[in-house]
Amino acid sequence: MEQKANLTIDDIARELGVSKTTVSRAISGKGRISAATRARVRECIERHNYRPSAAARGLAENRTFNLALVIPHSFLGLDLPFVRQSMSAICEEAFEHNYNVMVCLSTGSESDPLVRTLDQRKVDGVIVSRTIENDPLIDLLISRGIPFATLGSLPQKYQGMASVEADHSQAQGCFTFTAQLLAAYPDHAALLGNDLSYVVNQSRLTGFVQACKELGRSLEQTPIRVNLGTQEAVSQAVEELLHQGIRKFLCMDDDICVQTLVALSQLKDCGGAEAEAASFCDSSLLQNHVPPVSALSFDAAELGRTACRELLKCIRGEPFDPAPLLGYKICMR
Amino acid sequence: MEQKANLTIDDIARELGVSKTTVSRAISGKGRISAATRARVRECIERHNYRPSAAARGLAENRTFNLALVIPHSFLGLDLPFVRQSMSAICEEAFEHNYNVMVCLSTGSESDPLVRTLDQRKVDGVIVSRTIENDPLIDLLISRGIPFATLGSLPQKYQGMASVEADHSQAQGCFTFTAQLLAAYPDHAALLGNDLSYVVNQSRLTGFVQACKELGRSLEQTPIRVNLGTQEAVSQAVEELLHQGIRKFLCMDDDICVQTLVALSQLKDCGGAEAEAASFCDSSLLQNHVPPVSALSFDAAELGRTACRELLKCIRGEPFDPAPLLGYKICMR
DNA sequence: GTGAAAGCGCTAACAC
DNA sequence: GTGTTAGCGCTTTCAC
Repeated sequence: MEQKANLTIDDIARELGVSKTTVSRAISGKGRISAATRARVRECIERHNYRPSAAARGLAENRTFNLALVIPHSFLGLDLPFVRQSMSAICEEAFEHNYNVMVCLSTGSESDPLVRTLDQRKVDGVIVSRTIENDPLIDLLISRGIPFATLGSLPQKYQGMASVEADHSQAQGCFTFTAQLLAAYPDHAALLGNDLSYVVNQSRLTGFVQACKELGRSLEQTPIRVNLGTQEAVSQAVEELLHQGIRKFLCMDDDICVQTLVALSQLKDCGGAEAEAASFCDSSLLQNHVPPVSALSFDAAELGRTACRELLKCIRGEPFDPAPLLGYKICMR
Repeated sequence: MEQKANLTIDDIARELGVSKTTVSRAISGKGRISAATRARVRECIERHNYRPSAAARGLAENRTFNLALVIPHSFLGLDLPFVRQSMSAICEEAFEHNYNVMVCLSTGSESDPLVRTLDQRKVDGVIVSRTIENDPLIDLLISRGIPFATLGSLPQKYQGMASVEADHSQAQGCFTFTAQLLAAYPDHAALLGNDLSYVVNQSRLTGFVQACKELGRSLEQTPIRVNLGTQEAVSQAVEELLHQGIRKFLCMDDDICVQTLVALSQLKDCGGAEAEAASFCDSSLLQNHVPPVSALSFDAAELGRTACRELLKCIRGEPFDPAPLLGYKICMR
């Protein structure tokens, strides 16, 4: 297992009595080389466990074999299963293509980690882990012309400007799910949501509203409360809605749903006991809840993996799908 | 804002009519250079928003300005606030020192992401996010002589072999916390835990056992159940212990504690209703629980930040603390 | 099929 | 105080 600290391509070439060009060709498979020498070189490489320096290769090829994954700083305050699932899949997919993933916690400030990472040319592409209405990051990426993928669709005005926009059929899923739920609960339903500047929440709202229309529901019958940023806000909304007779709470995401469940348990006496919640975004926190919580399930890992895969194809100059669309699953519980 | 795609140090040098050495010196601050030219160069750099290529600099200096953060693949199945809090702080700290963080999900398999990342010389150092009894990764890092830091102490046999071993006063904290709890609940207490191959769990156990001794408690009076890997295992243990009259459950970590709470709520009739749980590791899931859950609180962010900071000092060759020890907080609820 | 040489963008002796 | 030169470890023309 003893090996010289840092073997170089020259060491291999010298040992074999060939030029480093030959070694390079044996490794990359590019250029003409006889099968025999290739085998000889490969054997030697394996024997010494030689691996080319990524920095040197990158410098010569003008690439880095790195991707940046942008995570909003605020995401890490919460537990978002979405983030770790997608991150995990992205790392795996990248690894399979000999890429590494650098995490950039975007602060939105002047000296954003991503900006410096881009300035220093440390990555070949960027994956943005969520999309919002007005995002300076997207402007930045576009203006620099660097390949990037988003998890979730971009806002209208940016549509088509990312290399890859991977998404689930959010609106469609929410539409179908809502329709099923409302059919079962003709009255007393409400929608609770958080920040509408998130594109995904807009899609969810769209799906919900369409389902209401489809069922001939006026929006007065089905209150919509959004921008519920805190437990307090959710609790207050839930309390008011309980008093209005609402007993079915559709929640835009798992976070809101958990908060709704907390509120309901605290408001048992005001009707919370017989109320139910459902979520437009499933999570492990919801799966074993008592009483059960129906939910729309999206595969965050698959989304991340797909976005990463297509982005890498794009970077390599291969044909790729610029807007892969993934499905959903309705989990009635 | 228009700028040539990829400005190089030569472009700057040419524009100023100086050599690129001079530009390099103005940037790095190393070597002799007049204040006047330095200013001139800096101004030009800012004007063009020129930033040196990290790959080129790295190749010349034999460094990468990257750190690897190793996260066990299994960690991402769960929600471990510890992981995202420490990761987040590590990214921030690294960023402040002009470093980027690459996430490596260690699989423990032959072709571990970290192995390849090391082989390709893509990082200057490694941070390992947890320590276990027998970890091939640690052997690997030691044998390669690459600087690395661990979050949590290493097992005895490795002690002192990492560049930096950052930890909280786990044993001490658990000792004090346990002593306080046992003093309040003279009987009917038990310890629930998971995998003892995690060094942190060993420390917790040590603290617990010492507290029992200190209070003249025999271990028969205070049952210890470990290796509780699943909700089922926890539920079963809780049920048995409830039947033995146990009403106070000390949990080694937040995960076990949440599972214990679930079990207690399912076993209301067997005594679960009047039982209580406490955790050797606080988390947001526990903070607002009804009934309240006392917990030991450790600052994961601080731990990550400290490990990263000291590791970077080590890499730069500056004096550093190889074994920073952080405190704890007892949250009686 | 193979090798020599130039070059990727930077740093660091060493001269002047 | 500044410039010249020779690398860092690779890839890639272009000869042979």
